Amino acid sequence: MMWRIDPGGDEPLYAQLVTQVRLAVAHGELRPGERLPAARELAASLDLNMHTVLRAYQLLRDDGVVELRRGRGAMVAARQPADLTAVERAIADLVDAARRAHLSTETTTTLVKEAMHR
Amino acid sequence: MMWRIDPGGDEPLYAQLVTQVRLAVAHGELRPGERLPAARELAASLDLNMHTVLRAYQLLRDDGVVELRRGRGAMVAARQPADLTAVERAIADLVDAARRAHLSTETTTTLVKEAMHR
DNA sequence: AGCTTGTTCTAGTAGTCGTAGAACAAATAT
DNA sequence: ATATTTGTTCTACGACTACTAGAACAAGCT
Repeated sequence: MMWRIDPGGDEPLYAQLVTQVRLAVAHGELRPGERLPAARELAASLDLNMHTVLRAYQLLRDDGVVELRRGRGAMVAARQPADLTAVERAIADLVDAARRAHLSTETTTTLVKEAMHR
Repeated sequence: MMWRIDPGGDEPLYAQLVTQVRLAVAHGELRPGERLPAARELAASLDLNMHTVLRAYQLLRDDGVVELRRGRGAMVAARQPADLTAVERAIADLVDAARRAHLSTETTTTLVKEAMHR
């Protein structure tokens, strides 16, 4: 749970938190059913407002990454992709090809997003 | 030059334009040296403000996609990735793997961005 | 009963987004 | 040379978002 939030970054604080939790879940650092820190608690430790943390949690809930219940807290959703080895290999290949083509990160992710949306 | 901008979208107008130009260049619809519409002209045809178009153009310039000179206009930068076939195949494989793993578009692009930044 | 935790509400400040108009400078066209 | 085109820079305004803050509330746990 060693997340870092950069208040001076170009990305909104809640979006940074969404990204970090998303990656932690995808990489298996947080497992299905595992409990996340309470919003007030995490807000205190990251020096954020509770509402900012809850906004991130609610976006992650809308995305099916976590489940939220009052009194109980936030936990990683039960249904998570099990096997990501094929995805990880595909990403490694893509990064390699993009590097060789001198493609920027922005253009690469734009192309991926376009391809996913079809 | 049939770009569409959605004023009601969640993404800022200038960002939508950046994406469309970026894709057009990456897909070879706009070739190096080719001239883009003048900011005032494109603004009129897309029903945007000139400043909004120029903001997109300037971001693309900062990214090395286009070159801007007053009096002359905007043109696609000389140096562009030549061969994207390997990238496109890698993206197709990635999309396939992500679909099979029931991975969301957001998580997939987050993972790609993370991998590119290393 | 008491505590924890997400939910919802109002509210205020700061910044971004988009529009608008104007003046200006470099490149081009006549 | 002169006029036109085009990006650059400046100020300005209304609308919206981001973030913080405090409070009251409801569901779950101890």
